[in-house]
Amino acid sequence: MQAGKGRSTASPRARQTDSAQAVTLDMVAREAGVSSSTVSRILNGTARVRESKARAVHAAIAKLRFQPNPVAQSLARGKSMSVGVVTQSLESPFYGEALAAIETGLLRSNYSPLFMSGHWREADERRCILHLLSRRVDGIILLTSCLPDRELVELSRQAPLILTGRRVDGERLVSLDYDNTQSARLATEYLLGQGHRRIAFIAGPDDHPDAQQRYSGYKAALAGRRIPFAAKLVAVGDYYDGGGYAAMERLLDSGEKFTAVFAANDQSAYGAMLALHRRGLNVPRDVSLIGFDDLPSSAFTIPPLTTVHRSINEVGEGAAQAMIDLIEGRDPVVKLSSATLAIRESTRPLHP
Amino acid sequence: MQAGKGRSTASPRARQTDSAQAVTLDMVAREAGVSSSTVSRILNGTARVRESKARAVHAAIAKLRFQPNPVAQSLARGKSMSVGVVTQSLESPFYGEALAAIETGLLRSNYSPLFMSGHWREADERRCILHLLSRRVDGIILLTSCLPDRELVELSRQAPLILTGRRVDGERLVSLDYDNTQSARLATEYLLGQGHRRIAFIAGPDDHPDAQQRYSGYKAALAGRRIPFAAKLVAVGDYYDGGGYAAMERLLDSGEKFTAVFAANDQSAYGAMLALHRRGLNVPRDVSLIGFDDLPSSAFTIPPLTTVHRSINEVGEGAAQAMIDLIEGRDPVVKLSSATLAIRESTRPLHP
DNA sequence: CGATTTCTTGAAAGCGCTTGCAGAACTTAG
DNA sequence: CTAAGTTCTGCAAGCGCTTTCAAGAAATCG
Repeated sequence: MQAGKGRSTASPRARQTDSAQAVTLDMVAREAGVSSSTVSRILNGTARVRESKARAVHAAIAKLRFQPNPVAQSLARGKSMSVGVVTQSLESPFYGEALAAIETGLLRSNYSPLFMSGHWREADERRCILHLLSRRVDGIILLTSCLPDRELVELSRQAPLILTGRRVDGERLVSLDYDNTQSARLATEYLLGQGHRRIAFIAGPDDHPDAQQRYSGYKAALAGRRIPFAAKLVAVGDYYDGGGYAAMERLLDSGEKFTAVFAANDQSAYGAMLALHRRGLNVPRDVSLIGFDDLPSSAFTIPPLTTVHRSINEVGEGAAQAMIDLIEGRDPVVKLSSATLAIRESTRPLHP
Repeated sequence: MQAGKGRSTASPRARQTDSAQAVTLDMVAREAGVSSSTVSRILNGTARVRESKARAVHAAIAKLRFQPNPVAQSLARGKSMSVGVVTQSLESPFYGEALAAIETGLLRSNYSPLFMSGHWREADERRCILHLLSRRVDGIILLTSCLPDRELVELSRQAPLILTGRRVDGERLVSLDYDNTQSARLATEYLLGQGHRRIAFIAGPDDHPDAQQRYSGYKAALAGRRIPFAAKLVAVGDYYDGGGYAAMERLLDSGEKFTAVFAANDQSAYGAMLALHRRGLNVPRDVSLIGFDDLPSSAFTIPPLTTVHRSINEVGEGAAQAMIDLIEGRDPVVKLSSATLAIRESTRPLHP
């Protein structure tokens, strides 16, 4: 950080001044003929102020086009009006939707989101959190955190915390869990209901908590029907298309028979579909395929993918709202509607 | 903003104190037995300091686990060490990749990105910019801005500006354009080279500057071969799967013959593929299809999509770097490698 | 060895806004 | 009309860090 360098061009102060934003609260105060405290109070509604002055101040604000400097506000108030949001991947369409919802939710209450991505790596996630904390965010939203529960509980003592995709209990901590296990069970049971008995599973990476839950949901559904679980019918992918492709190839190569496949997320399903296609297998005629997430594109795959739909939007909005509640000392109440099945054309009854 | 409310729980100050971040520069100074100015200077390298004191200070910093408060730094320096990034859509996998690259690039130099999305709406974009400006960002990166040139030039006087996907000239303004026209031409010419003559085009929304450029690229390629342009062979989509689907249906319904289709982006191509499939048309046997963007999933569609590949990563990194250069008064040099074709299985020579 | 010059440093004045405190200005009551 | 309340409102002290200024210390020079 060559602090001393760039300054040759223009001192920060000079820049500040020549920018349009140079209007300060004091200038407004002077213009309106009151003290700066009064202006501040009017701005924040922190005290009653004589109507006449209020009018004068508002006029001055309008005239000068004053906009409070949030940096100064943050420093003075000790809070930054911003909340950190760490997603695992900025490029995932799935998380993207949640981010968009969080953005709207936060902005509505005048908080700004600070997005960072953890790339599914504990270390990265930790760095993000540290960075956010150092920026003095007022709270942190963690989308499917990779960190151990203990650490999260501890973290929640430093800042209010919202967790999605897992359940952890703590004081200033709220979890928004959309029950992966139950949803995965739903998907599996649908296949079962269609008469399938040999159902393969393309799992997500072991270290993703939600991947594990989906796995257990799959097993639970099988158990519910007293269908023996066969490890051979499980291949683990990486939640990306490529992993799904490879997993499907392994499944196919294993020689194990199956009439349906449940992929732990849609992207894996995409890969699986292609692998099947390459082997001359038709979906759904030869094998039924069901996904999980309902990405926007899933309605447009060939064939359109049957999958588990969750309103990720709801999660985002819920997280934002809960965060604000937490910060402002209210008791957050969140409820998510449960997952549903988007039944499209990649599955069919076993005996037509 | 009920300023007076939530405070019932804990005053901001109290919260600040009980959080782990309460260590201030003064505490470090006291601990090290020097003045706070000295600590500051050591931290920023703004002046020479006796070796012995420097050591003491570093020790104190380590002992107290001091982390400078960026809010205070921002206020004092008049700059925020953050740059605003407005994307059009947080959920687009295409922009997502750019965002990720920007994030890494910025973070490397200790700047934080502030992501916001404009939803392809001028008004929204303007609001984002205002918000960002009010947050005193040190610069703004606009991904495919919808705003008129004039406005952008003006904006660049308020803050350094990086533009991607279009070319505008100005003082503190750099454009990172990956020449959509040229790339679109490349795609079209590939089809031409494969012997196709009747090539349909699924356009993006008229109001996206890059959509228009791709359209002209398509026309330019045609013109280059003296192939008459047929308006009937063009259907406009919305850059999403659904729009591509509908556009393809219209194309098919028009009765106009074509042996290949160029979709202005991959998502449109996905939709088009499905529409073709539903009509019993096979890609690439009956019609060749080429996309634009090379989304990660495009390698996994059925069949895998031939498409224009640009290193969006490069754009992101370039934007971040240029921004930092601009802020720190250096002359930004950016160069993007040109687009290439990812040739996969959705196209084939017309006469095999 | 005293006069300069060059380094190092601390004191103090901000950055722009919030807020506790106390006096000023009004009201209301007695 | 005065005492006791209520409301307003300004002063001033921060928030935590940067930076100017000038003084003291050290190094250089004649």
